[in-house]
Amino acid sequence: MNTSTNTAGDAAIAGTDTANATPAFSPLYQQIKGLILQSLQGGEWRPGEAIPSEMELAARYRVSQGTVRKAIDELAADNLLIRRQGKGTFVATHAEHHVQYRFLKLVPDNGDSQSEGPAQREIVECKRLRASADIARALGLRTGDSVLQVRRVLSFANRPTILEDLWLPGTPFKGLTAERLTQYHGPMYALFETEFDVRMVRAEEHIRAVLPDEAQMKLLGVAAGTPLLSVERIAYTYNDMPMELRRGLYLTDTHHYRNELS
Amino acid sequence: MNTSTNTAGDAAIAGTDTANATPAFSPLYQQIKGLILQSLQGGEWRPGEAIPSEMELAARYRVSQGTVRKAIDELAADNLLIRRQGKGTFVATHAEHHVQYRFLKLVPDNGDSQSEGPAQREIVECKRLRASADIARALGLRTGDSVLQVRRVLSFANRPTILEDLWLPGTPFKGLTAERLTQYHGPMYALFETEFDVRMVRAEEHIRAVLPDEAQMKLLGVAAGTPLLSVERIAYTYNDMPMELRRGLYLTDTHHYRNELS
DNA sequence: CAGTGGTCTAGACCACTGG
DNA sequence: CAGTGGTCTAGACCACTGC
Repeated sequence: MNTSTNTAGDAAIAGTDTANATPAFSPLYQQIKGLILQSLQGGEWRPGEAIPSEMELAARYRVSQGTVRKAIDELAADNLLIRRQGKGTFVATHAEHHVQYRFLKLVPDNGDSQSEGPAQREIVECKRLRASADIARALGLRTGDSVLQVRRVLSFANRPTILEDLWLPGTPFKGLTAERLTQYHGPMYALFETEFDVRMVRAEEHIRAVLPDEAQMKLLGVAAGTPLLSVERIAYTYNDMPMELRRGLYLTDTHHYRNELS
Repeated sequence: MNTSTNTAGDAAIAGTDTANATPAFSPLYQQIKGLILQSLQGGEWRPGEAIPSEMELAARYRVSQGTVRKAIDELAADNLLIRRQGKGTFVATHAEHHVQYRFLKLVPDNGDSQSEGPAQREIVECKRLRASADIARALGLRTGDSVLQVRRVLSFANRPTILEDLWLPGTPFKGLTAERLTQYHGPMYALFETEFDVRMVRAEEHIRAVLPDEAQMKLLGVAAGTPLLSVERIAYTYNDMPMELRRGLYLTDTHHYRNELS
């Protein structure tokens, strides 16, 4: 294989040959990573499926196995792919994940999230409306664009614990209804994958302590003055494209938000 | 180099040769990683210093450069080492880190943590006492063991924002005083490194929404009924040994706790 | 048993840093 | 310029999975 500076054979993106101040050098494996990412976005391999073996990909991209490996390593580190020794490399999915909710960091105080069983879910509302300025900004839309708003309550052991409002861009989620949300069993992000081809890849949360208003008090069944965790999440698909804004209120008397630092 | 199952030459730990049900296979690079970790714990290389080059380590452990590389890669991913191309690999430190507080996730609402400048710090209290049952359990001590308790307030733009109580095991932190804490400029964990040979490597936080009591209201200058973020942190040194319990109250009207999910 | 990912090696060369 | 980490290759072998 040609190893001259900044090329990757036929398949990869050639670098700049001219003497730039910043040659924008990008290693081969990064270019391969980009190509694999494109295939993931394009839907060539679907969530849960196996991607071609390292040897096959090496042949396809005219690159050594080691270079493909390093590309896949990074994608696996980003939770976009999952490696399983002896079986293959698979496209990550929010379904069939042994942890029910990959992005939910609220856990019961006695660390045993198994014993409390799955959450009970109730869709309170699901309507289509025009995006306000802040919703639009968060989702990368224009004010007035069509968005879907969903309000739901999650209960653990029959105790309402989470009240969530979420906003989705109208176009990619055309056809999403309260019925569909109610019928579906499993993580909401799994439904997004199978029904709308939207894969949530990463998210960012902003957390505050707040007091509930009247409506929120009623839905969560708490008294005025009960402090709640306000969790605002923006979830992204590939290419850092925002695809969901979520505003959650968490009751933290029997649960807590758990975070690891390193 | 001998590549027979589960050996790593002279330096590494030999595996089990007998036909066990679980042969406890551990790859060479993992064993090398363990050896490097031992040297880090033992203080052979101090925080901020460079460790030997990959070639030197390869020679020392009788292993190829690639194997050392993979070991260092994982340690760097765990934030224990920092690679700098052309210069060397360095022991991570809480000092000289361009981000002032590596473990503090509270940021101003206008993302610009530069403009507000460094935090003002005030040590309210620093005393030695006997560990209560819950403090002892969190720190892996016995009830009644000597612990150091520190209470301090952090202010941003002259506004009290964080009230923290922290408990440290008495023995490793012998000689820590309020004066020392007040004089020192820089992250507290950096002082722990240089003065007490304690390196905080990772931490776990449990977050809740709470209301302040009388004393807390006074120290933070907030009214009764103001919701606050309660952040309980346990920080660990090497070997998952707990070395600090910290209970913080964060004011979240101008700041928020920021978290990335993936 | 074949096929997959995982480990390990040896060697070449590249990009970056500092004297 | 020498020394460091970073990339890439080709090939061998190991551990795990499923038929």
